[in-house]
Amino acid sequence: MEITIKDIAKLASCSTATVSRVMNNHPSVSEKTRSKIKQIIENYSYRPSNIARSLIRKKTGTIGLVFADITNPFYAEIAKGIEDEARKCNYSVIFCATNDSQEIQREYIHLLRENRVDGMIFASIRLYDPDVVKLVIEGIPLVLVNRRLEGLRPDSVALDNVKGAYLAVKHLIKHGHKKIAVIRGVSDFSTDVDRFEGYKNALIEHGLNIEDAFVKRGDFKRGGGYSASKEILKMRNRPTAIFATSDDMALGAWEAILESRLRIPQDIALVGFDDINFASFKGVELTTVSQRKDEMGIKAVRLLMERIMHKGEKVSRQILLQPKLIIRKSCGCNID
Amino acid sequence: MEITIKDIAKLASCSTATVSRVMNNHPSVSEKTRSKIKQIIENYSYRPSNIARSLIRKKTGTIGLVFADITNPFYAEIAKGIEDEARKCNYSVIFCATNDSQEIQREYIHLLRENRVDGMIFASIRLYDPDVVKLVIEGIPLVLVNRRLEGLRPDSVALDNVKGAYLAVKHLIKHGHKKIAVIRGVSDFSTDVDRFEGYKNALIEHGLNIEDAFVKRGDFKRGGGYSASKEILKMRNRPTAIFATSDDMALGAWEAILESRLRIPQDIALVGFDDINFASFKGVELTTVSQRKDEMGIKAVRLLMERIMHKGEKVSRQILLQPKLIIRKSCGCNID
DNA sequence: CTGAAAGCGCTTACAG
DNA sequence: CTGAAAGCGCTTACAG
Repeated sequence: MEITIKDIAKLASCSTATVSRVMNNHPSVSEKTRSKIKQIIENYSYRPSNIARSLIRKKTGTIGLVFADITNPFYAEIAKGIEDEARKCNYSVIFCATNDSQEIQREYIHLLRENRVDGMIFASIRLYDPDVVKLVIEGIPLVLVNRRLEGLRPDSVALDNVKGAYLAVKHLIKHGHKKIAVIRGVSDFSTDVDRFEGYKNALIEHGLNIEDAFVKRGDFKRGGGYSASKEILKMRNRPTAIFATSDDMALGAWEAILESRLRIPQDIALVGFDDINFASFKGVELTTVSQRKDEMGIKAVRLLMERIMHKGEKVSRQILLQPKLIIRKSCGCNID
Repeated sequence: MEITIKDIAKLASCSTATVSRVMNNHPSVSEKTRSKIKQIIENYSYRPSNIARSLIRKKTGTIGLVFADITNPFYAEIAKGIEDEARKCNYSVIFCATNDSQEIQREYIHLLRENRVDGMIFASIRLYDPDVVKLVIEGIPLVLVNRRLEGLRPDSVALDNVKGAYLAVKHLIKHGHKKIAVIRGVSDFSTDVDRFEGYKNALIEHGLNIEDAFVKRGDFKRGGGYSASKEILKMRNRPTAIFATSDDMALGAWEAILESRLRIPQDIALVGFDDINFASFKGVELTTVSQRKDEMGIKAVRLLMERIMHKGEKVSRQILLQPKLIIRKSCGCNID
């Protein structure tokens, strides 16, 4: 049987109120009583129940992290930042991987609400996400990481995706590429919309047309990048460069290109997005748009803590991080 | 203000006991009352507090997962299996990344205990881990994944690491290699001990000596594999093959070898361990020992569920999974 | 089939 | 400085 506050009180021949005061560092306890109780707590390695505490304090010290897939290195790095910062704030985090399924996400939102988490972080919502919209309207403390919600602007931290894509494509153009294919992601993710926007902006600015044939649909994952590239490589009027809107898709493209016995970057230049850990691997050295993923996680937790403290407040905060182009070998232009 | 069972009871003009019975599908409630209450619950989207429930049921429906690092693809895949299976069992999982720090692990164990989790899964303990030993002795439901504890045998699921390493090294020997270097991991992880054991077994079985100079210490991570390989490549009597006891180290070795302008596998053969997702990447195609990481996670959760149900039981269960050698290009012997 | 009451393990005004 | 008492939101014998 787990030891309770009553047991400690009995052992110290005092009331549970006094034990409670000692645990919470309440000033009005005599030094003598305090040290005696502390000793007993120590001896029995008594740990107060956070369950009982939560019930009365109406705060659980737990947050929920809702995201797509932990084995996706991009999310893993965000999750690491979140977990680390949460620990420093003495918060526990419940991990909820949705695999991009609305159904599972809904299940998890219910579970988090039943567990009375103090707040939630969403790293992979869709542009139109009625379940999250409902939470925002209800005033549940939450922050969005990485992706946006259409129409609503709750607390959030994200990269300037439009700008990131713009930088990547502009770089290719500056180095002589005129036929640049783009591999898009999943259509109702804001990151897809924004990165495609950046691609278009760069082309337009340099007087290039947006060729429908050069715009392929992927899924942000390796497989999608692979299939889209297969199509691209088959084209008679083949592009000289591919901009994959995620590193995972760029790696899929990489495989497709190698299979076609073409060389990167001599025959075809390749640029990704995200700067996942593996992008810098020798033998790959993918040029890509960098995101400080752990930083996004850390900032998200801080925003959430603020929000939990000032629950009612109307003004929300959006943090927009600046992208940086990381030039490696896959684009064939090491000097900018 | 959150809506409570009292509110529902008032709205339905019945007692909280009856509402509780409806929520828990207790049979002795009249159909009329039941449907009326269900309707009200639905209308107000009332969700009972798991906090209050936990307090009285003495079960939180939460487990803790203690492991080293979420951005390590090996752990990420285990975590995925765990998270997925836990969800199916209606369990929440609290993620605790220790970065292999005993200090942080201790912090997290405290946090999990205060949160009264029903059980814990440890994926990255040391051979001698007093904190975990304490938990085992106290009878806290827990299961070990991936690594062992010296002396104690709680519920666990792991790969037969000795055999895995043995298979890898034997394969190299059979294809003519006599000078095989090994890059070991962190010394007080059971996986290091076991994999080194398998390495020795294979050499001995084939009448080869264990050369101290061929045994290098790494850290299971990319960096350790890189540095160890740098040393290996400098040797006058250079080995013809390297067995890295983790894929991450094998990738570090890969980088070191490329930097030395040597070819894999022509100049030096390379074998890893773990079969992380990236090992199959075209252009890498690392020969390695496969582990069903998600399966380990799933089995761990099932074991833990069993253990939570039969908390007192003395007999423990150890699941030992069978390794499989995945032959790709880096070992230079595609045909076995 | 239903409700009054006790209780899970804490915290916190309130009174002394 | 300390304790008795109420209460957080549920569940569950017990009685009817």
